[in-house]
Amino acid sequence: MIANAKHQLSKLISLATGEPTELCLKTLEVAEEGKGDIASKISFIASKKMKMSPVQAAQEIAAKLESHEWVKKAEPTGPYINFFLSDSFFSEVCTKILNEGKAYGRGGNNRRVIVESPAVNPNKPWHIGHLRNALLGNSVANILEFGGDEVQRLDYIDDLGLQVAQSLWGYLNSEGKIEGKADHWMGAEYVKVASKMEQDAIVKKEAEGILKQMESGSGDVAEQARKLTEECVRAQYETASNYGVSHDALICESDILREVFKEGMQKLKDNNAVHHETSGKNEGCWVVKLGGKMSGMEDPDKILIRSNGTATYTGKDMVFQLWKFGKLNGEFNYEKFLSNPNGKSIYITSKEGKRKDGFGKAELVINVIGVEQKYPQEVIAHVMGLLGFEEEAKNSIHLSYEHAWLPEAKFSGRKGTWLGHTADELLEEGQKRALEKVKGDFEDDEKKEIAKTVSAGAIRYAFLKIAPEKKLIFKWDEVLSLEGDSGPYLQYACVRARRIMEKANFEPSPQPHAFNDDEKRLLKELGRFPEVVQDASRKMRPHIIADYIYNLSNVFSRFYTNSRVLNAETQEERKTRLAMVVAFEKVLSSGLGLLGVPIPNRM
RNA sequence: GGGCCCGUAGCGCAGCCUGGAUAGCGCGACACUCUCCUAAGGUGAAGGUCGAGGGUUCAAAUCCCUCCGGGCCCGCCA
Repeated sequence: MIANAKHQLSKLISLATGEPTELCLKTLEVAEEGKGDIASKISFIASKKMKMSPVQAAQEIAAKLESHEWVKKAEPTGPYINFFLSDSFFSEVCTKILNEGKAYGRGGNNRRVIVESPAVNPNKPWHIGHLRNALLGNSVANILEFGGDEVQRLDYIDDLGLQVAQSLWGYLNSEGKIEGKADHWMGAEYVKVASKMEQDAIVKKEAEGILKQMESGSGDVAEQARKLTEECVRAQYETASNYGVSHDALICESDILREVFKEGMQKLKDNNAVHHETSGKNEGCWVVKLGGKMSGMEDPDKILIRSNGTATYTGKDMVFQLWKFGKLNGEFNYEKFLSNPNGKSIYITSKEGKRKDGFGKAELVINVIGVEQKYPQEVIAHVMGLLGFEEEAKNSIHLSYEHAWLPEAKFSGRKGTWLGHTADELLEEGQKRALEKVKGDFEDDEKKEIAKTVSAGAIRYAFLKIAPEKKLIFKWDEVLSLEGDSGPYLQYACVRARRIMEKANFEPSPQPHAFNDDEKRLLKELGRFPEVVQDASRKMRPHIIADYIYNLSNVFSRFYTNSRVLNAETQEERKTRLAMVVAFEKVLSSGLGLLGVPIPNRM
């Protein structure tokens, strides 16, 4: 809506100055507090042709502006022209949001998009670091979907890693008994075995032997590995579910190797994208030559197939990327695995499953992976280009993020520094803290449910409000903050709005009304939502949404404190303000939905 | 050797893409504020050489260059 206003204003300015409307549009921005509603800095540009100072120009231009039903007045202030919008404009913002409801702010993109996240090894619980990835991927998927895209949320399961073999070794050597939540048990086992392996060559050999049998794809060990893997993933997805993270399909590495790997590599060979080294230190390997594009490196070659014939991580990921873009004939079989919190099924690839349409064949592929993998991700995009897939190379997005750190050091899966910092424990601790703040006469169960919702909201917001390239140093008090710039603050604002709506016994509808400053601020902010969503979608940055809804709620809280709704003086005022509350609730719940912050009914 | 990211108030961040009005916010610390839609709220005051230096510009936190501090990458690991 603000975009519409800007558009109208740019036409007026263009008429007054003779400058093109596009240029005039660029000079417009939402004005600072107390300086009108929208400001233009056109005078800095127009003053040159007018041969006068920007301050003089502003006065000249303001005097020449035609009137418009949305403009109450246009006031030159120094070199700026400050536009004060009319009550009819504010009224229209409100009406529009009420009419469009949940659809308000939705975009018209229509791409087929894959978001891959978080690809946690299936032998340990999610810790705080994995959580950042999962939340980022989940939120970006939400945002793109809201922008109109058709989004597939995929997860990559590395079921053939040494890590799984190590956990399996532990399983086989401990009477095969899993105690507690499977992912936690396997993680602890993995840490033990990893340190044993360092000291004991026999253990190392045995674990490697297990891996070999897993890779063969058949036999008891392979079957046990698959079973154990699935059990772990189920446990991890319990965590995901508690955090409101949903997926559509899990793609297992073993299935990539079985179904599409050969074809993918053949394609690379046929197109001379990879070369077989017959001498030198990479003798026997298939490598990608990166000399031209990525110069300055000591060794500008990237190995995709080792001399022993096995694929490197980048090799597998390369082929997977081809599949994501629908460049391979090979397909996976799927079976139903779990259900998302929203009831939709989660599928997993498997040998015995059935074909299923709807996955892959994307035009935009977003891989949510830590910054440290920038280089291999660049290689993958580069190779897409070598195959002649220029568009796909451009649309191979590495959505990178800095890691979550402990104050002392980085997380290490192998060393087990994550112990005590799993996503499950974080949620629990948050729930405990929130529980202390829940007042009101709720049943105990209800209280716990509220506290859990508050905790999940606090954590999701705390992770998502920070730009992904910032290192996230984990501190309990900051992540679980319940006040100020926090998830619970937003939940609270939403709950308060809903309470007003519940208690109202009349219909919300904007009436002829002289909007006060608090009301204008609120409507102006509400009017920005579509632009904000577009920006966040284009940049794939959820913190833009976080910033916005925090600011929006700030403005609402002020309105809430100063302007009575249910017992406002006149009937017109009551109806108009209630309409604003409804509009706010719509936009805030949309915004919270994009971040995946759940909203309690009461708190 | 080459490349990427971060540096804004005591602490944690937004703003940088797309340059413009006295640089915003939260936490912490200070002072107010619940006979009235939930005080997980609101208000006020305090706190900043935007890492340093140069350049471009009428105008630089924002663009360019150099340097400093911190982190990461350039594996037949994942």
